[in-house]
Amino acid sequence: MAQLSEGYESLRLSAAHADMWSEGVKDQAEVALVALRRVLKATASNVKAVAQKTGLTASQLLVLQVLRSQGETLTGDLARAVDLKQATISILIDRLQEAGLVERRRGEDDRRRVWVHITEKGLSALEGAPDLLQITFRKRFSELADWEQASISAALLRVVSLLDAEKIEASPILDVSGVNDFPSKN
Amino acid sequence: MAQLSEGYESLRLSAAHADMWSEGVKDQAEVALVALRRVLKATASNVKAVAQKTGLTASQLLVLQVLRSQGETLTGDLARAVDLKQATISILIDRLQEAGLVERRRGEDDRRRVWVHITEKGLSALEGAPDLLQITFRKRFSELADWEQASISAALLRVVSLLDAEKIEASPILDVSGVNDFPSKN
DNA sequence: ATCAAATTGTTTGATTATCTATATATGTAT
DNA sequence: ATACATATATAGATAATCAAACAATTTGAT
Repeated sequence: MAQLSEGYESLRLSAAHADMWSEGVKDQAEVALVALRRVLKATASNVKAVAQKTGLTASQLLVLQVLRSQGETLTGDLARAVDLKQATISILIDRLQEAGLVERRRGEDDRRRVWVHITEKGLSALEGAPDLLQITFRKRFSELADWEQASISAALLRVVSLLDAEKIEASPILDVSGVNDFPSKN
Repeated sequence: MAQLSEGYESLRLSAAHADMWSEGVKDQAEVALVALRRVLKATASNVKAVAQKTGLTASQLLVLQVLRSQGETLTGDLARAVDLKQATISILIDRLQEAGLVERRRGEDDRRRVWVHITEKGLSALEGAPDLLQITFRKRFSELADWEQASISAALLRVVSLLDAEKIEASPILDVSGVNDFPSKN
């Protein structure tokens, strides 16, 4: 592999192999990306841990959390919310339903639709597994000075804009100008 | 009847997980967590997309990336790096090996150990799927003013410390006083 | 030296996730 | 009515994933 020392600016164009998660060159972007990597791993780990506590899978946990916060949701919207295919969600909901954690309800106006909502049992399952990562984050965050809280929030929002998924997904290498409302549609 | 499924990316996320990370009140922590959530989803989505481009699974892609950046690695360390069980890694490496993307090497000093390294073919596979998210991040990040780059890096590092997994695991579950994860359900 | 315990990794058996492609039912427009 | 679009479900296949059992090797205590 090519070694990047000084003058890597030009080489970076062939950044196809500039590993987002590698730790060789240490520019400012590198620092940010490495930190981001650690955040991702910590949170991914956390989802697994919380899921296991409840006896659910990670995907099931995410679905339940979405249902708890959004209330009744269409299966298609659920699929988009957790970034899975409809077929996958359908089966996933089957399992959750068998376990009594969610219920389906056929749409009345439009009978093709299927609404899904969380049950009391589902809520209990969630409450049985407090999310330590989130709790700790909130606690520690609240202990920070106001200016630092603001600074972190602003930075995270900035990162969101840098990663802006829609624009990136909408601009494949060839830069197709039309922007789809439904990138997940195949 | 209004359809919920337009522009879901931006509209939904703020409301969608306002709970996983919230109790309804929009404090600074809320802003940070919602932003964090969006970062997580964008990156998770990205891993899937890049993996699909290469014909690999997400886990396989992550393993290859680790091998590319770290060089030869023990299977156990690989498991820890991507947060999977050894049994899972073992099978995953089987598949990658069958595809000629990695190779195993028995340890010489300690013959229980098995080193894994990526092959030329493995490197090619990675390079065949440029990571648009990372590339875009780098590009946009580099366009920011120095002070802002530094600010973002610092904030991300701060978030890492807030999420510090080890310390969280060591913290007692019962010490959640003052933090209401679930707004008085009962 | 010997043997029990710890380590490192693989295999096995089972469950689930996940996808693509297809099917079914319903709605909408011509 | 016909044709197309939408929403979800099903089928078939591959792979992920885990826990538990297994195997090989090293370490350590006596």
